Amino acid sequence: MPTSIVDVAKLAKVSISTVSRVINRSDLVNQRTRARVESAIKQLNYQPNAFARGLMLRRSDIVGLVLPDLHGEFYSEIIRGANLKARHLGYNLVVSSARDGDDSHSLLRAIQQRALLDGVAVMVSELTDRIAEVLAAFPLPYVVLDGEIDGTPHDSIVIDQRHGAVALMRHLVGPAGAKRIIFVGGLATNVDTIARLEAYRQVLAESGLPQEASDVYHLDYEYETAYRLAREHVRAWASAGCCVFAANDEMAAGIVAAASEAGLNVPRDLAVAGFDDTRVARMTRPPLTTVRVPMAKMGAQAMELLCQRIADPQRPRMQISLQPELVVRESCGTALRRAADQPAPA
Amino acid sequence: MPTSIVDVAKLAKVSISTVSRVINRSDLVNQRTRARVESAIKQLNYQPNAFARGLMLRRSDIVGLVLPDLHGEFYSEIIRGANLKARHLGYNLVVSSARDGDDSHSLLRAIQQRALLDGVAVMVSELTDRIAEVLAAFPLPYVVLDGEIDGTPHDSIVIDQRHGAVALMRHLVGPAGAKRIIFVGGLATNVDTIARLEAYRQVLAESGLPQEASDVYHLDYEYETAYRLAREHVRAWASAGCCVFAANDEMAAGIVAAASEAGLNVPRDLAVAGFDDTRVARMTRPPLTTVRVPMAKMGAQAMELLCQRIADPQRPRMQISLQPELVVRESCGTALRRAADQPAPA
DNA sequence: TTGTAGGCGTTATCAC
DNA sequence: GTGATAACGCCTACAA
Repeated sequence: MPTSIVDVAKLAKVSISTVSRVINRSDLVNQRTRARVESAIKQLNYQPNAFARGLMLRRSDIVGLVLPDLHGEFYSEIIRGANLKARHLGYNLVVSSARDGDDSHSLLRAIQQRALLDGVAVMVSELTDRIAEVLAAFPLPYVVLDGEIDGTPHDSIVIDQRHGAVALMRHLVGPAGAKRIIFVGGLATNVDTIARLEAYRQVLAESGLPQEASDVYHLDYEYETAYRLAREHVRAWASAGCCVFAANDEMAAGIVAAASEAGLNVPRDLAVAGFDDTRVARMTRPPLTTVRVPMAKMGAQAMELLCQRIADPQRPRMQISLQPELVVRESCGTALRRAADQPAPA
Repeated sequence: MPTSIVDVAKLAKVSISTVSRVINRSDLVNQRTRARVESAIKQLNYQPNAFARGLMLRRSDIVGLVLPDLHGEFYSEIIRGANLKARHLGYNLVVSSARDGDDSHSLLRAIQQRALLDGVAVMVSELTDRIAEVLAAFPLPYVVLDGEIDGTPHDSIVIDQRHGAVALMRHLVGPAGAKRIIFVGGLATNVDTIARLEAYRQVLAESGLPQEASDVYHLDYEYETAYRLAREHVRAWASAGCCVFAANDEMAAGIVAAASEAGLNVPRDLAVAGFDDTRVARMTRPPLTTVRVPMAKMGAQAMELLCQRIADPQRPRMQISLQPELVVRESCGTALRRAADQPAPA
């Protein structure tokens, strides 16, 4: 039996309404009574019961961010951006992972906390019927990150994956001079991977480059997995004059490592491009040519949209599209270009 | 006005208590009425109001994890471990960062969500009076990660930093043959850095190695910062026969990169050790000799302890100490040892 | 097996 | 300025 407002009222010899007024900064409280109440609060270490408060106010000032996983630089940045923005808007952010042992009900379960929240931003990276279903019946304001759900209108904030991936691919077939490109993606059901793969195919087609089904791999976005894959193929890729487009920086880093260990020079023997421009991109030797995805901004914008909707549930649906940006470093043949720019050594 | 239990009761033509019974799986409900109620629930897409529910039940089945920051591999692993364990124990986990623009009240503020939670695990990495104060008056079950707070007894789970750091330092002065060691730590107020620095000094003393105040740097645990620092000092360090003990892997990676770029060979010209054994440790060339900190386990154990305490607030205080483990890779002279093991080439 | 009624701790609307 | 008192939505004796 923790202390309640009644205890404070008794101790301060006032009614609970007065205590409530003091707490909620309602100015119309006499200086002296206010002082009495405040001292009683301190003395009892009283904290208003948030359940009761939420029951009356119908809000908790807490918003949620549900991500497929909390692991890795990519999500960390989103969280950071969202957290900052949420605080600025007067909300506290809690984050939760949708992942679970079995993942069929995972999103469902993760979201079951919703009821204590004023709203949720959900990042959808695997499109399943279940998610559409859950969201369609979702009783709370929500925005969707990085994915479009059919069936119900909702605010959303997406990255223009296609655009970024096309820019990267054109860089590979153009300046970097690739003649055959290996695509190393995440799961085939992952929305980002799908978009990047489409761009890959589009540019291959428009450049008249070969499209072999066997040049496309679906991994899990992890460094280790890509490293292991690359260890087996890297020599063959190099001697076939390939170039690798990895769907995130971690996998690209794994591939670069495998190549180096096989005695290959990146980019001379094998060019490797990443995606996202997370910190790893600057940690490989050579640093990665990649596509910068504005992760923190995505998180921040999501909060912006969410809080707007909480404030005004009737506000028309909004969609924000963020533009990624090609970042040319050295893993795809800047060296080649530089050589071309300079007079050859005598 | 979202749908409440009354709406369901009306639609199903029963009383609210029956609805409540159905929801709470109280067996004593007739098959047919139960079916009626369930269909009404579905039809209305009814979700019990969590505030009202929490008010009665005095619990939310949600526990919190408050970390200094959510950024980086280290915290990600803790979260992952905690999340999994919490779910197994029937709780949902929400995580929150204590960081803020100004950080004086940040922990306070972050924790203000507490009231909706059944308990909190707090990671304390900067010891300030304020934290001790807040925690002393904390009205909820809590456990402390990786730090000991005076004043109030509490469950805690700590890493035996000292032990791990001593093991690493002995490796450096022993097999790796260091004669002078540079320490690159996090903030001087960070508890981990403090412990690691103590170990550094202890081993230096017991080995009769020089202790120069100028050999100790306090950075911020970030790759970039360490990289920049190293770029300026790395040649001097190398020619002085130094070896670097970085207080985390990210900084070690930054130093390795700076060394490589300066044309130095790691470990031959400069040995560099990290700490934590995060994924970066295997992503540098050469891979880092480091100390494995059981991060996921720390998160999991924290949840274990927390949930035990929630279940039994009277249970005696418990402290768990996790042992880190030296991981010898190649950044500190395995190569040297290997050379010594083999006959010199004719 | 089901319904009635009281209470959980707040805030809000009234009177005084 | 302050104090009763009615909600808020739910759970749970106790009664029927």
